[in-house]
Amino acid sequence: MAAKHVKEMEALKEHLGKHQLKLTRQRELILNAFLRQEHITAEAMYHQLAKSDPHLGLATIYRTLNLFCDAGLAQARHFGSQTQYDNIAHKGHHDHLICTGCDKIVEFENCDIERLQEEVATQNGFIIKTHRLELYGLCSRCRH
Amino acid sequence: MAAKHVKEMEALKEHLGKHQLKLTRQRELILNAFLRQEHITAEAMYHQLAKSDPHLGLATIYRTLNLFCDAGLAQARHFGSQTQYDNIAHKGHHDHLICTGCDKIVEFENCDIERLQEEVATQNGFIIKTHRLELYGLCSRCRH
DNA sequence: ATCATTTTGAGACAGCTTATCAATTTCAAT
DNA sequence: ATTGAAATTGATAAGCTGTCTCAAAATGAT
Ligand SMILES: [Mn+2]
Ligand SMILES: [Mn+2]
Ligand SMILES: [Zn+2]
Ligand SMILES: [Zn+2]
Repeated sequence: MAAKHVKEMEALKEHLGKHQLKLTRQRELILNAFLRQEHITAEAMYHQLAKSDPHLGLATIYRTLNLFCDAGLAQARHFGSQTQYDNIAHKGHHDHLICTGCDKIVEFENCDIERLQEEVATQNGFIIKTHRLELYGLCSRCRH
Repeated sequence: MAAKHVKEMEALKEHLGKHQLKLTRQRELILNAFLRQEHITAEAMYHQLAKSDPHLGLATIYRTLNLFCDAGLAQARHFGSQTQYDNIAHKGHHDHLICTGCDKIVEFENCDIERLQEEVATQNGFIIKTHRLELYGLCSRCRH
């Protein structure tokens, strides 16, 4: 089988090189598992990986997912009580619609909103670095 | 001096009446302190009120601020690690610009953004109940 | 004034995440 | 290939924020 996630692996290696960090078996393993998801919590990944690697520690998962955030591959989001690590490696920025009935998460992107956000910021003398937009409601199925 | 926050006090009393809850010295005290703020954490209010009421418990502050949320006077927001209780008693809905340099928070409201949010939701079959929009960046002073 | 019901305060507890640290692994320099 | 300084790991302790517990106190309808 062909190598997976080559581009993201390269991005990670570049970040590691720039910061005197090392490439470990665990980091490779977690990267491959992470890139298969859209959003995932550290706990969920811990249980998922425990099947093949029972001794992979939860702290390592947290550390590594936070590393991915630093490397620009992931982004931490706080939808509920647990942090969701969002795979932005090949998707770039986006926002979310969240169903409070079934926890379904839909990703979206809207240039008009983003433009208006810039406008609001400028009017107030701010320069935006990041933003968070989450729409909570009911999806079509949960509305009966 | 004249009575303060009469209207909000009435709103609280109405909520209490509807839910078989009682009006206590603590609830009055916390309401008056809360309405003087724009946003505040439970801890901050705890320390602030400790000066005049050293035996007011932190749990009571949390309980009471959550009660205010139920009564529609406050709204819980999660800007950082601690929950900020937002005074919406006479302001209604709004979103926030947050300076990552000095933690300044500017409130704003933008109908165009709200309308586009509805549009996005409709396109995806959702009906929005609430939303959260936070713009993080640097204010004019922090930008040098 | 009585008294069932609600509230309070103090601290225990819980959920999630990070810190600690000895043992192990990586990797650049021999 | 071997060495060894530096980084990483895994297990678990600790931290932080917020809620729960429960006996004592306060409230308010009667
Ligand atoms: Mn996403
Ligand atoms: Mn506000
Ligand atoms: Zn749903
Ligand atoms: Zn600032």
